[in-house]
Amino acid sequence: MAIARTPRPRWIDAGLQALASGGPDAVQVESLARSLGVSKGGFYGYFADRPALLEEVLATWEARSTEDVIARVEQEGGDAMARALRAAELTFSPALRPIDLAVRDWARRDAAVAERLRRVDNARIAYLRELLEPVSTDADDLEARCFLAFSVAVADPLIAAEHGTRTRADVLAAVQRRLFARADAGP
Amino acid sequence: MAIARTPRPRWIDAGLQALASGGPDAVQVESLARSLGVSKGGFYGYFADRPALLEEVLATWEARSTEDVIARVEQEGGDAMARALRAAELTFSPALRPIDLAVRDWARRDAAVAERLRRVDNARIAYLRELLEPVSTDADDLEARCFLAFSVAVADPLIAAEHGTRTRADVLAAVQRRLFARADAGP
DNA sequence: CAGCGTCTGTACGGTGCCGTACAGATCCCG
DNA sequence: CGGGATCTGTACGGCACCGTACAGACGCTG
Repeated sequence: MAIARTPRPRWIDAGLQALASGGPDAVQVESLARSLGVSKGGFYGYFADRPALLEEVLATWEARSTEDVIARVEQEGGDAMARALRAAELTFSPALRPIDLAVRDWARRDAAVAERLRRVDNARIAYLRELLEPVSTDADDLEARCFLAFSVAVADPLIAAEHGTRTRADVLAAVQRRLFARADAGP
Repeated sequence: MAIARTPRPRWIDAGLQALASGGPDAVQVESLARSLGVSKGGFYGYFADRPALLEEVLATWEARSTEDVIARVEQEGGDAMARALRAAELTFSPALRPIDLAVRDWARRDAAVAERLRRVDNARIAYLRELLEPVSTDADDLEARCFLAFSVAVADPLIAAEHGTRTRADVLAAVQRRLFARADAGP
């Protein structure tokens, strides 16, 4: 049996790459084949059709965004706060962030994608609660902080505004101080 | 001269609609013609080609999101806070929000779109500063509150997570209390 | 080394969209 | 009411992509 030059996972990785940079419409069989330096000959041996690839791509993203992140975090150990911080770091890594944004936009028009995103976001926010629980006064405060922190994480790369003399990093640092401040230390 | 059954603005409105619900890739000449109950015969009398329409669509969105909003707000009058609140209300109206999200995703892959978004976001944040200035302690605090508020406004419809027994509206209300609280009133 | 299964390149028909061309319908204006 | 400008429908060629078919190349395996 001939060794596959372009095995199944390569198509999925190429699909993730295309999804990240151009959205689901950019996940095209012939386009992926070109980017892999291959013709689309072998593709239909692995996948029934283009929707089947998209499904796999999405499932792979879900796994990497949740199980893989959690596995790595749990393996590295540390207390609850250290683990949650590490999870955030992995979740919004340069590799995963563009896919996250593409999926988020995709979910606006596809109910199945929205359902997956719901699961992933719920898992992430659950981790975030662990992180912010110790500095919050009550459950309302905790929930507000979680939503604020998650909103900033999601929206930061989508917001194009400038901040006068400050850099975005300055503003993010100020935001972080606000959100992680103990409740009795003022806003 | 025959009256145009489908004049220029109708194509642009249809383009905005398509952009809102399917992103720039969904702004297709023949698809818009179908949705207008018309063939694409007349389209190329108004626009050189598809990119020209996209440019017009984008410019129209920019105008509606800034000049139109500002004009209406200034006309209605009120103090700075009332005007800024009204501006936010108009900006994130059900009609404009989906376009905003589509443009935001589009800007990730098109520099010209990103430049327009930058201008629009800067104008919006400027208004937001007027609103939040009175409750902020210093410039850093103001900038952090602005970015937090704007992040929530942008990310809210993109986040799929649930909040246990609370509704999203509950969480948003708690967030609003936090962000609009006077600095000396605690977090 | 021969045979087999597997992967790959090439070619094809079908479809949907772009942009052009042009004839006819429509409506204003004199 | 007729002329003429304008808009619209239809048809066409071109292109890119999907999915299928199949022949040949490849490399294990015996």
